[in-house]
Amino acid sequence: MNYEICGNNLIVAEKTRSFNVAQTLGCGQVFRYRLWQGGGEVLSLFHKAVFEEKQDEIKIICDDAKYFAKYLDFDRNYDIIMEKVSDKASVSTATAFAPGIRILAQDTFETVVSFIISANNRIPRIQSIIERICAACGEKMPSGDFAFPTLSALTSLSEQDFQSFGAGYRAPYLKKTLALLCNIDLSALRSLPTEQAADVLLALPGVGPKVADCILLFGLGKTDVFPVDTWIKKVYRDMFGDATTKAMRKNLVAEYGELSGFVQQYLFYYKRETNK
DNA sequence: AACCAGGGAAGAT
DNA sequence: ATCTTCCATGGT
Repeated sequence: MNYEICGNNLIVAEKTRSFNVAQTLGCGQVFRYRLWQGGGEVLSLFHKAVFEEKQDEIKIICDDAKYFAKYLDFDRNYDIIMEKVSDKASVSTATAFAPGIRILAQDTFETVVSFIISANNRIPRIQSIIERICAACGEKMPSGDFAFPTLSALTSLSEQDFQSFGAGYRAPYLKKTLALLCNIDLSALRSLPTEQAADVLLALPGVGPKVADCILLFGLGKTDVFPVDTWIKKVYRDMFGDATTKAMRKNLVAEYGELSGFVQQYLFYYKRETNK
């Protein structure tokens, strides 16, 4: 898509159907964002971007323009992806409904912690738990927001701390996983095949198949995964009839291959928004 | 295999 | 208005 990096603090993006701020931030992949009429803002690790939607362009005011161009996946052609996956009516309906979704290149560590919290949970509650964690031990950014805490800052928290932030029975999972992460190089997972990276993630307490798929997709850029949650189950039943969660995941990845992650986001957002 | 854990929203009665 | 279900993982 057409965009221009103007110095370190500004990206000017052409208004086009394949990038929409509300759809990209609201499709369930990211928790630290806010939306408002004509724009929004997103925090990623220790970076921040503010989106302003103008007549025929979107201004992205941020602390690292190159980082956010990559974060927003601006160099990938989503029009081609939508064309390739829209063979079925259910998918073309979903891409037509929200063609402006892009998959954000999020920080791996942040997605591990965030998606453990997301397990069996609702989005507003996930957001408030993460917010309290950031306020407790995240560094204060120049913008006044709290950065996502570092691993060493988070290991200083106790299980009771996570409890008091509302993590519930996920508190011990967080505590144990953070201890394990001190001896794991998450960035090394990028160069591993998807299945091998998944095995490392599945060894972490609180990480099951669904959470692992989310980390692989949103935090490691692996697009050949299809996170199956309650919404995707509904869609799957409409499309193919009932099956076990495991079978759904396998069949969907077999169908969409490297484009699975994109299809998942289009279908998830469509089903959720139209069921409100 | 079936059920519970913490919590709050959404659905059912 | 109150009762039940749901959510994804791990432990019993």
